[in-house]
Amino acid sequence: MHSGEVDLEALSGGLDLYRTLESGQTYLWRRTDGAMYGGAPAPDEWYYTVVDGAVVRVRSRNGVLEWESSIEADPLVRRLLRLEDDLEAIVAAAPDDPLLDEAYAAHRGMRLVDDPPFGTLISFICSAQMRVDRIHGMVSALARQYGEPVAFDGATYHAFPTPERLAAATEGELRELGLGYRAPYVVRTAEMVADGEAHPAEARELEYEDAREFLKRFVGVGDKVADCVLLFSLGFDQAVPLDTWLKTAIEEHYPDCDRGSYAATSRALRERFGGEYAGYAQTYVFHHLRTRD
DNA sequence: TCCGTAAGGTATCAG
DNA sequence: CTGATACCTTACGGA
Repeated sequence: MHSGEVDLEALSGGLDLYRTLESGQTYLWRRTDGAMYGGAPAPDEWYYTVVDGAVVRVRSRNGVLEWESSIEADPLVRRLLRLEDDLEAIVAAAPDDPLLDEAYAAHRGMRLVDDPPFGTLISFICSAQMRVDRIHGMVSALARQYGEPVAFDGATYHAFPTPERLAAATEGELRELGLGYRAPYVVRTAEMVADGEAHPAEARELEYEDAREFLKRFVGVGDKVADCVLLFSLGFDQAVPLDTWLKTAIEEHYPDCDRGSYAATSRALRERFGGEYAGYAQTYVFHHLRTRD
């Protein structure tokens, strides 16, 4: 058992762990009380995930981020939760905009995540026309059924399945888990990765829009899902996924950004949101619109 | 109790 | 290249 702490007061812009992990960016973390999306956890509740066979759990209390793991996980925790991001500077550099200001003010401390690419790819293929709690349920079911069990501190945790394990699943099995029409997409994409035809991480080497096109070769991946994978797992902070919430925001707040096609509209909104860190702005606006009232 | 609708869209097929 | 349509499943609100 390894453990450590990160002083959140010393972190530029702080960290709101709850909003970071329950804002619909990541479906690869779970809560020990099993109750995601139903309100903030008790201060002593842990969030956990499994990365490369190592269990990591974190909780935030008294201004400190505590972590425990089967490995020395300080660098891993900092990477997954992007603790090195200068959040204050990112917020300060954001363009002056009423909706954006409101979103940033309401959810201060929420950070982007940096999740493993394959799990993110499959998670967002599952996300099509789905509510966040159900997406999380699907991903948890995949882990429970096909993920490698890992023992840690007297309990058993499940890693997200490997491409090989998911490729060996059948469409019928995944439909049994409630994936619906996404089931064949998941199997076929897992096959592509397992066969070595392509891996989402390869998109890292490309320019942003080329990277988005590259990811669209996977079955079940269109513009929106590709942007989510780029933003939440491949370091493309300029990616602005256009989902139903953002489309509503465009209608009501940025009608001049509607350029017809996804690519052109996305480009226009990216400019409006300040370019380099437009994905941060998107994530705040998405979460703000989704959680108000 | 029963339906219509929408949920972080994508694949497929016309024109 | 753009637009229309089907698609699994579930949880709501209104009839």
